Amino acid sequence: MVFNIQSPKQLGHVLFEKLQLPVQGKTAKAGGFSTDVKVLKKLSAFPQKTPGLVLRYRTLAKLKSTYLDALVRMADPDTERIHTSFNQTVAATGRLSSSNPNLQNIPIRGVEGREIRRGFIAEEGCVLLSADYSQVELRVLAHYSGDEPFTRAFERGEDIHSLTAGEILGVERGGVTPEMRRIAKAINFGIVYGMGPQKLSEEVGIGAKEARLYISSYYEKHKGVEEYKNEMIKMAREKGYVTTLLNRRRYLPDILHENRVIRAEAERMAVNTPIQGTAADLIKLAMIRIAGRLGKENFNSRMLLQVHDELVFEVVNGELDALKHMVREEMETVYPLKVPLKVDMGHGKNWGEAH
DNA sequence: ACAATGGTCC
DNA sequence: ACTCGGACCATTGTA
Repeated sequence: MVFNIQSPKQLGHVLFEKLQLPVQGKTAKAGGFSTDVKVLKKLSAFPQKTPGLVLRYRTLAKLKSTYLDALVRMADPDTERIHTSFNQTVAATGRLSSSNPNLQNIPIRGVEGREIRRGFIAEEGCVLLSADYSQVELRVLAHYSGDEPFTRAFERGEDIHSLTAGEILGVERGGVTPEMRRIAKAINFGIVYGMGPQKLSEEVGIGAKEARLYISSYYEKHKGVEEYKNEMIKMAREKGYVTTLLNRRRYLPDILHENRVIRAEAERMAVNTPIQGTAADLIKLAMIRIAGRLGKENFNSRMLLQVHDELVFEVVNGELDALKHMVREEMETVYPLKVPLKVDMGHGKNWGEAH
């Protein structure tokens, strides 16, 4: 059977009409057969080899076309370096975005993905330093909500996902398995943005009833989180916008829309934007201060990239200790919250090693 | 040139 | 119909 493996339309025909595999879903706009990674993973359980092979092909083709080919093509012939654009007025939450090329979505997962990241190498006589905020969005949530268990955990430097696992699964700390932690992590990230039991059960592979129990248990333990959500939705309804900690606004014209799907979407934005946007405010302010000190203190090292909660520096040999100290200081004390901000750092000859 | 689909990141 | 948010980009297929 000859077909274009890169055409979802042709692939759908092959999988679901020729091979008679069970249809897992339809595409949103045109109503064709869905063939995305989730579908193909399910189909991999059947004897037919095609789904697994297509998955593998997709992974490698993505890396080649979007990263290998494109990045090499975009290298400046003079400097032999890749220069991105950082856009300040694109993302509605106040985040930066990066384009031509986007250096904020360089692969890191998977063996081959990591290889791509290892292709970003420091100049001779330099190393790359990566400094990233640990759990910054959950810390911002703890700040806004005043949630007691989260606040206490961050003050004590505890693992927040393990804490959540212990709470909702009712086990002692120490009895939390990696699987339990994985579920708790999905809940921590999903719930605060309005994820429901349906999605949660899919996400972590548990029953819908179980998911419902976890969610109610979560809110039982974290009343502050529920209050925070209600407050943000109320603010959006009354003022027409929500704000971040440093007073960035996002207007939400659909917050009173008659269509509940559209209205619910606006409500999730009302909950998420102050968190994501505040995290963006914090790292931007830290960048300004770091840039100032790089100049004033005569560093030869340079700030290269921002990836939402991470800053990447090219560090001249001999400056590493001083730069790490300065960067940590500015990032962690940028704008004190009710909970501490924590920065993790790593360095190496390439960006993969720096993580 | 544009819509649809899919995939990469935080 | 049934819920996480925010981006950018490659490819196919149609206009």
